[in-house]
Amino acid sequence: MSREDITPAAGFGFTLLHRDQGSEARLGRITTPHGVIDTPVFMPVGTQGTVKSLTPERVAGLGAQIVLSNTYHLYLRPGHELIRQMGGLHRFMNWDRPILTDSGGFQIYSLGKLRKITEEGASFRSHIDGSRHFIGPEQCMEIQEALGSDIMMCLDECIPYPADFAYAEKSLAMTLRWAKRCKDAGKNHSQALFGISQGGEYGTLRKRGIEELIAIGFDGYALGGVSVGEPKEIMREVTATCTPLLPMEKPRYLMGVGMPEDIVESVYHGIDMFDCVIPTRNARNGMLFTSTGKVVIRNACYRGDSAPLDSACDCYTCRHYSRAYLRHLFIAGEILAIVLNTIHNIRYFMSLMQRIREAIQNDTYTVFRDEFMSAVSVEESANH
RNA sequence: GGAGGGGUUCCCGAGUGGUCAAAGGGAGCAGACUGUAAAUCUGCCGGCGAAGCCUACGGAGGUUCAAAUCCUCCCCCCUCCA
Repeated sequence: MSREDITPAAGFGFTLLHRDQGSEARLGRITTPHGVIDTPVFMPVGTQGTVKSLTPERVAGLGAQIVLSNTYHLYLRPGHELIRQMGGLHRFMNWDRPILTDSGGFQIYSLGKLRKITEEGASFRSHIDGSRHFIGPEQCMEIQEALGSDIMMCLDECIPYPADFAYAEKSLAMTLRWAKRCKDAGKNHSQALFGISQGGEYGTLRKRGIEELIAIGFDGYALGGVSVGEPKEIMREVTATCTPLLPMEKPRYLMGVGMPEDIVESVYHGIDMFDCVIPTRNARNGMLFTSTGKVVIRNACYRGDSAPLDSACDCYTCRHYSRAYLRHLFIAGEILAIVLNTIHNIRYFMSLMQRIREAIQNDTYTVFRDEFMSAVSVEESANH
């Protein structure tokens, strides 16, 4: 029996609740076996079955509705079979809300010299111990089914930027064959499966690819191959070109994005889902997002700053600690610095998404976006 | 009192005639980070806008074309002996 017969996945659904009157922005609700997700949504990244430095209770408390985890990493360690034996990833990591698992396509890309791609799939060496492995579309599905995520992603080849047309075209064709194989290999029909658009910066390839993905039929559609070092204009162009081609009634996911301004801009074009390591990684590296721009907490100007990190923020960190203390913790290399910084950055992103949803609901998204973007440009010019 | 070891740029510390404004750490300062090989990585780090010049290797002299490096005296620190 082909998977097509029972798409959409049982227990999975997307409801379009409202469309902003002045833009393509949309308010929606995704239903999964582990609960609902209000969109537009930002998914904190928990690569190895944990949003680094935070307990699941904390992540949920910050407003995260879903987290992303990773096929490649969990396959290598501790192994998907172990996680299956332990009752699946939700139980293993004690997270009862939805989980999206990335396919490992991005790791195939970012591992660089450690891997080799063929029509069959990706042969690679573990970044942990150098051992040899192979993941093709079928293995990718098997792993994600063992993990038991709510949303699985197709294995794809994420090409670098820049990439010439011929390569992008050839790679796209393979990614589409892989997408079909993923769909055919799927056995657990309570897990949703998303297709991933590739094709680099080439509009004709993107269009062709998306049409084929739709023909195969997925529960949602992702734009991949962005946030790989391309100029922002390219990313925005790809987003603007692709979103109108995607089915109105299915969730749209812009993978790996990103900076707050990129999110705001992409929602404008009709994107529903985002994920990015930026809030968590930058928190660990001392870069914090605030309502008045970025704060590099180690900078000397915060040495004696008794103000909260962001007076407009309601997070635990901002309610209890001064910038001076956060700077002290960070410079002293204290673990608490990472925890407090991560709490704040995640909360910043969650609040941003909340404001985005409210603006769409109120049909004021264009105003919201214009104000947000002009604040960003003011801040950027102040920094240069 | 005697014997030995040592004093290097903010700190630790390498350097024992030119390639030395002086290795390497640390501290300090700044930047980057976009489906996480990341609590990581990069740059700067004596002064003067650069070529170059000036100030620097405990202090003062000296040898030499050239001294952080060799010689003399002095000051200070550490270890051992009396």
